[in-house]
Amino acid sequence: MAIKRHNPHACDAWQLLVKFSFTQNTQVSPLAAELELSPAQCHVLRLLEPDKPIPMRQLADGLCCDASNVTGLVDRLESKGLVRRTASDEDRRVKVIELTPKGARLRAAFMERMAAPPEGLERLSVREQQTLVRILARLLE
Amino acid sequence: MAIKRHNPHACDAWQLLVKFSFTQNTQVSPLAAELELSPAQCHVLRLLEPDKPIPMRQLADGLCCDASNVTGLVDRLESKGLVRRTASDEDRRVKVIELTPKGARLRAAFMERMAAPPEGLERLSVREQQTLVRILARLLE
DNA sequence: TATTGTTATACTCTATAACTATA
DNA sequence: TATAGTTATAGAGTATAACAATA
Repeated sequence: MAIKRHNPHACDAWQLLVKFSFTQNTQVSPLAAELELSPAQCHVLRLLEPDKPIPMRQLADGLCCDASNVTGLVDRLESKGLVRRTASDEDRRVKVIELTPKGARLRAAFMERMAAPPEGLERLSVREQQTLVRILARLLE
Repeated sequence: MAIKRHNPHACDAWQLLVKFSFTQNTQVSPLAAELELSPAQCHVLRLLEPDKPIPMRQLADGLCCDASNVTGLVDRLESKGLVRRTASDEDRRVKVIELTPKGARLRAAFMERMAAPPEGLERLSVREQQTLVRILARLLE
């Protein structure tokens, strides 16, 4: 792979990030179960920032899945009282989805639990933490 | 959150990593479809390093799922000719799973595609890349 | 004509519970 | 008794195709 030959450190860093994301992803399931949600439902809640209603089409894009899935996904979240469907005024084909107060609370609980930093992070010096933030921000922008 | 007050940079870094892992995870689905696999099947292949057979129980642990799922998952991968079941000699309750040559090729294709570094990585200086590798390695060890 | 959301369908994933074989 | 793997079951996730309403 040409890129690897020319840029070994970039590839090392990327592989570590990818490995991390795989591991991190397996943590979603048990946490979701604890909150009585499915992993897919957690991903929907994650995409729904409080007070920012978005069309169902945009949810499908964010989940990288077919639009037909979103119907059932939103159905189940709505029956749990976590989200609301509203017809759009501008385009009457569109339905926008927003969190209910209950949904917003559950979303906050999920995000906080996912964002709980691991032990390892404490071992880094403040300077290293700052460096990491700066580099990641540029990398993921 | 006490940890956030005392350690804002650590939390910033962690939140960026978590956000990255969510985004990265959505990339698995389309890639899996391209390889004619399900996301779950890709995760099994990922856990099966070439020439390192592992018990089904260990697969369940790695996937953070119930052991009963692994039966069907391995069934389907086996019928595709990607993995092999073998009875263990030491403990006759155990079945160890290993990649077939075809499975190893598909695993390599998946891992290589997932590990393809993004544009942003090229924008970092070599020094920054090295720093990132060093910090991530300590963080994820 | 193209797009948004829905429905029907078929298949996969998943946890639970009950089971067999082995330790 | 405890553990590894299987089976049956029920519910959820998923893509495909066809559809109605709207743009």
